[in-house]
Amino acid sequence: MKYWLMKSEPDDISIDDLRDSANHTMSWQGIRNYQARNFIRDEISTGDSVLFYHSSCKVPGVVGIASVINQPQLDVSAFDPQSRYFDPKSDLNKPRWWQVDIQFTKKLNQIVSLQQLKSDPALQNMLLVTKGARLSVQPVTALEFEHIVKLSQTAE
DNA sequence: GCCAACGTTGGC
DNA sequence: GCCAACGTTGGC
Repeated sequence: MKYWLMKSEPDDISIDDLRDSANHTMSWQGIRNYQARNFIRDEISTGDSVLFYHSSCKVPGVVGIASVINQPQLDVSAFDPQSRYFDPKSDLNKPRWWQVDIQFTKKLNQIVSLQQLKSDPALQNMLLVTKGARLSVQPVTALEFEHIVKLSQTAE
């Protein structure tokens, strides 16, 4: 099993939106970055665990946990002219964008803020805290994953 | 293949 | 809203 961090703008899709959606499940569509796409297409698989991260908001940070519940499949939103994720250059015969479904597992008791992540010696190798890392889907190690969960259980 | 111009991300 | 840091596009 692998571990991932996925970013989402809470104004767009928050951890509560995931929890409240049908079957607590959403198709993670709209990944339009090749590096992130490669992770989705080539490395993510059923049963992987996901740290759900809120970005572009008042307090950015990890807010919950989700799990991957299927194998990668075509991101159909790329073929839908009505979709905000429509990509006129995507080709059904040579699909460019991929998605997985993720299911809500739980919310963390408290957010583990970006500030906390940055200042924690155990997390200095996280892609998230390295300068200029804008990947919306990124791998985390099992140790980092567990450490962040532990942080969320520790009172400030 | 280079690289300037443009677009996006995302913290602050 | 600003802007630094990336990513993408497209002319050459």
